[in-house]
Amino acid sequence: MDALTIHEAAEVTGWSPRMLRYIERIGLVRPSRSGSGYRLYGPAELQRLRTLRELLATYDLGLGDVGFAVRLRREPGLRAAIEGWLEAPAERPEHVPAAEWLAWEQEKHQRLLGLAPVGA
Amino acid sequence: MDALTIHEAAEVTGWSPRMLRYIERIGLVRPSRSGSGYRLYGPAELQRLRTLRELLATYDLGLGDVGFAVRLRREPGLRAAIEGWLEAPAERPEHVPAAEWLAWEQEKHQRLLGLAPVGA
DNA sequence: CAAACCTTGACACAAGCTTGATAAGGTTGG
DNA sequence: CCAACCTTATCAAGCTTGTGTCAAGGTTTG
Repeated sequence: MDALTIHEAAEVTGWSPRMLRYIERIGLVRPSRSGSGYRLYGPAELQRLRTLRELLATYDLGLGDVGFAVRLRREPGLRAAIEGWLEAPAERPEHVPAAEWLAWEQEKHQRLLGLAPVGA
Repeated sequence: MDALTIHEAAEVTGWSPRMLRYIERIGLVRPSRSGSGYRLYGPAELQRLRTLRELLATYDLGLGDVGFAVRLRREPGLRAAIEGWLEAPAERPEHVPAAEWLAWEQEKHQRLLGLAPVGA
């Protein structure tokens, strides 16, 4: 039997039981549950909890940052929208009037966001 | 001349001047500057500012979230570390003792984090 | 069955983020 | 040269995050 209860997992990983529940609530490490609802931390969860501490300390992140990374992985639409926004905006070719270029950019971003076009 | 001052850009994008400075400080939209230091918002910046509002509203994000996405793009080490952490931890094969598997996982994560191995 | 766990929920507080307001001073254009 | 901008810096209110503690109640086990 290699599943630990929350206090045992806390002891082993350095997080407090309170924080283990918090970390679960923001979707970072989800232990399985016993029949009666007790959290059960297996080796995989314990490892993720340990490396999580290193990750936060090494890059000075908050739990919310890692939670956002999880969201990025789980929501493809979100990922696409962010990537679209992050793209360096295309340079406007000299011969294209500003108004037209703007409309094109706008439409592109709305496609990426999965939204209806302006006039629809 | 299609570059706007901060108050004009605020009017056009719906952000307050205060927020435009804040958005610049967290690295999301960086206007160029005039000789004397005035911020100059061109069409590209204005477009990014408008789509930023949509992005935040559509996916219920904060500026910090998008800022973190920018960090992810700019810091390859960070990206690798996060991706490494997000990988579903490998199932431990039945015939590998737990202690050994744990050490291997640990080493893997340390590689990903660019850290020295435990005993070094 | 009682001690020692576990659960969820709530209250609390420090630290940080978000946002506005305001001050002291430089730039610009009529 | 003065009004109307711009700059940076600071104070402050309100919200979010991270964390502890405690209460009321279910589970497990000697």
